[in-house]
Amino acid sequence: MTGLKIYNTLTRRKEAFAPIDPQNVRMYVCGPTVYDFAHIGNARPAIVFDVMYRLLRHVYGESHVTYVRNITDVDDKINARACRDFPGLPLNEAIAGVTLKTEEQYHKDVAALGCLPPTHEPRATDHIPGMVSMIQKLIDKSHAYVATGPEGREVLFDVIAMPDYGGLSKRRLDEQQAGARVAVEAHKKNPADFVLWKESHVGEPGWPAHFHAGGQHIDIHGRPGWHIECSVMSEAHLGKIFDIHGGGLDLIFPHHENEIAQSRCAHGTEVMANYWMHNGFLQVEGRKMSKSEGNFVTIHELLETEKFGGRKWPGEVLRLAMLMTHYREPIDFSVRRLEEAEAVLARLWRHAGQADAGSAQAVVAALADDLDFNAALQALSAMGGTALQEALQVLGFPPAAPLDGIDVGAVEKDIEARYACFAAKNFAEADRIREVLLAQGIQLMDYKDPQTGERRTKWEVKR
RNA sequence: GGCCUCGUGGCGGAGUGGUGACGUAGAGGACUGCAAAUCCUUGCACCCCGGUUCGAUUCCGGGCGAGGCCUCCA
Repeated sequence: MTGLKIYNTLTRRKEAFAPIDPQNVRMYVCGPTVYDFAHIGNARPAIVFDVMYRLLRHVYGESHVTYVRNITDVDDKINARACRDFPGLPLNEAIAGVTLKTEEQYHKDVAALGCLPPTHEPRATDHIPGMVSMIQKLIDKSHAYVATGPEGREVLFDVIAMPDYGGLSKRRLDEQQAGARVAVEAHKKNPADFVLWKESHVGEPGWPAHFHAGGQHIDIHGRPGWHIECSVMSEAHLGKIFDIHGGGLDLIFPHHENEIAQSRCAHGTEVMANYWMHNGFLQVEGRKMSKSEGNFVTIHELLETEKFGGRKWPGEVLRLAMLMTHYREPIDFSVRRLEEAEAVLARLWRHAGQADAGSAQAVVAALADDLDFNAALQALSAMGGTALQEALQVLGFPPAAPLDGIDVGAVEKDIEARYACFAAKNFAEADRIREVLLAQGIQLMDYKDPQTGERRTKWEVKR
């Protein structure tokens, strides 16, 4: 009865959303690999699925939605970073040094973007035993096998044993092999077989794992493959089948495809999640974002440095800039876009301080149509007062311009001083005061009181 | 090479078989001591070539262009 519709990557169609349990709507989103500062591309899924989370909470009730976003803290890039940044430390401490610091920064970044913390934020390294036991289950069901590759022993997922492997990405195994980029690895039964667990050597993090396969007991001190963690952590918090699984479009293959393969084969289920949502990619000033292009921008840099467009940008502006384009469409991230977002946000906040108009329900209805943010924005512009404030909060924006760092008393004193200037017709001084405040981000607006005809001044924050 | 998206004004972004919302930016005006805000007015677009049609931006075909995946990736 909610009318919520979601574009489902599984079916490539927009579908009516029906939760498995309306008392507990469950969503899993692939979170960051914590080896470096998150870039603005990473900000998009965080924001998009935050809006989804807020919408679900609005529709089903705050206590009836479970949102899980993982932290990937085991990864070869993390190792490399740990060895580089903490060469003297034991590996595990060095890794912790990288992951904890990066994780903390990530939390700060997304909080500044107005994203609520997820219900659960599991770390891969806290779920190693679950991974080992899921892998064992896959071995038991003949969906996985042990083999020895160039870098040691591995447990591999056997894609041929899963007849409908490739359903999410609409990719067929035979087509994929024609791609020629799949490395020839003799120990794999099929080139598309992927690693579930791999042996670790000196200088690599590892955990003891015991498997039994083909009547033999096998100990492999090793680490998990990339995909298994999400299968395990989603099950731990959301169960074998849940409602929504989200992430960036680039994760469709191989990551999500392989998650599905693992989870479904381990649990013997028909689906892993009922709805798969994927956000589009981000370009910067018309180019693919990359370090070599020199247009690689982290969230932190955008918020705290003057690297992009010669100034800092508030988190809310970034949030709106991301949401101005539908979540499935590509975005060209630019200074111009940020400027527009800032102008729109300033207008909305201004209207939020004025007379009531419209209803927040219009915004909810727009979002319910596969997060049609443009329609939501349209609805917002017809609103004012408390209705607008409420709608802004549903979208994760502050209901009014934040006053942090502003001395309201001092501003009011300056306004009083200007009244004295007006009385004395000293406009030069009045303008000077106005300009000083403007330089601090305070925009004064003079008007005449409609009753008395007296000159009055209001002000707003303008960055 | 295979698979998959997308191409509307400076920018963002709707929509439709019969000349195309809205927002933002620009221009002009009203208001203002001047600004800002607000209001009014206004210029500017449907990638190209065929086809179907009385008529296509919208349907079909081809081309061009951009992007993603096939390898780590939001």
